[in-house]
Amino acid sequence: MEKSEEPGPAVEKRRIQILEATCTVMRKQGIAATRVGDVAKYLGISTGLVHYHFDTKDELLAAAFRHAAEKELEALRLLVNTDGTPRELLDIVVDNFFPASDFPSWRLWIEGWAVALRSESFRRTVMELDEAWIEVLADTLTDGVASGDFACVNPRDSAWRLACLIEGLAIQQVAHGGVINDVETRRLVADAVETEIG
Amino acid sequence: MEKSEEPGPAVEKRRIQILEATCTVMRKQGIAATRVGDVAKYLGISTGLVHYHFDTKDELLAAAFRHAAEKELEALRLLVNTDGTPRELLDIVVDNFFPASDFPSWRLWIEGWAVALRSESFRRTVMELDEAWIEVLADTLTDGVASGDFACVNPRDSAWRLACLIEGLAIQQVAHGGVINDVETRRLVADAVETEIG
DNA sequence: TGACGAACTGACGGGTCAGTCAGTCAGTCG
DNA sequence: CGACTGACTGACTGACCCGTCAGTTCGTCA
Repeated sequence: MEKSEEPGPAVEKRRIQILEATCTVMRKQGIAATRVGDVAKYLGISTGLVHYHFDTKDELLAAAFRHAAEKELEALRLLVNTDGTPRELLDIVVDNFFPASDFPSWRLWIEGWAVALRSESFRRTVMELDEAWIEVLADTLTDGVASGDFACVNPRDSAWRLACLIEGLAIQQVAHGGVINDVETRRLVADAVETEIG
Repeated sequence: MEKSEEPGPAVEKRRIQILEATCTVMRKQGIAATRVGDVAKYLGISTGLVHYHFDTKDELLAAAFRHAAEKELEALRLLVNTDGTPRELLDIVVDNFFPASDFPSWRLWIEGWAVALRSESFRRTVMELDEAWIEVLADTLTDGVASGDFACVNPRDSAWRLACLIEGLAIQQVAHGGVINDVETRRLVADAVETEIG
């Protein structure tokens, strides 16, 4: 066995299997209520095995959250990486940002922000991934401005405003349980988009 | 003792004392990490006494959160309930909505939204109080439109958009720990305000 | 074939914490 | 004064759950 530090593919496979199981459990029960035992039971393995791959529960949860977030981001990038007018691409990004869509897993994110208040590793993950999201939106706007389709004064500012607006609306809709309905949310966002791109 | 069900003033005083202690502990440690024992120790009383006034921990936390939120809302209403041009009042509302300000206790709210995903009593509180906030903002805008100072197409929509924008920015700033700084946040909000009333 | 180590099990220790309960104490009413 | 009650104590219990560890299985390599 000449190679040493690199884990074999089997180990990596198991790691990812545990991460995805953790995501599933987190989505169902919430981050705070996720037990190591739940993850083990879900996979039909022992808790010892989970700890064989992840030293602590905190490490497991943080890694699982990051795993989920990175997969979502990758999926969004793939979606945007197609031909289409700037307007079409913008609609894709905004649509996938949306509470109604399963894609960004808003419930998980809302909990993630809360955990990030106390956990350094969650804070880093949430920060990096959230910024990456906004970056995608900003790039889309910038491209549209370059091609003359959009007339943002400052595409970066517009991206931040739109992203934050959507985040706020997501909270109103997801956490509050539909005080404001889907149609209304879409109208509010659509109006804001029109205003931003002029 | 002719009156029966009404609790005496002493009891009510103790209840409120426990609620405020709980708020203090929640602010310091976070909602999830708040123990009944911590609240008791903070006041120098027994855990039994806390349970004498509140059946379960969940009930205690929910009541404390509501207590804090209602106090904040009352304070905002008091602030707005002064003379001033619509523009001055709007600035007051927006300022007090702000991450930088201690006033809305953003950290507590961010955790509150997360807890609301799983707890019915938190959900109700968060929903009612959040809507009340937005109502204040909406009223301010409506007054400004009536007096001709503002030119919102739809003051209610504007209020929702501004409130959600600020909430989203608050998350970026508070949970992420200052990726986006205070000055930039204020500029983004200020621009949005101008657009909405302008 | 036998040694070795990586992957894995499952029982268990140890710590935490919500909620209980028997009992104390001070004040009040008859 | 003596019975009664409501506020309060603090020790306790029962449940939960993380992380450990001794031991098992199995594939691989000498």
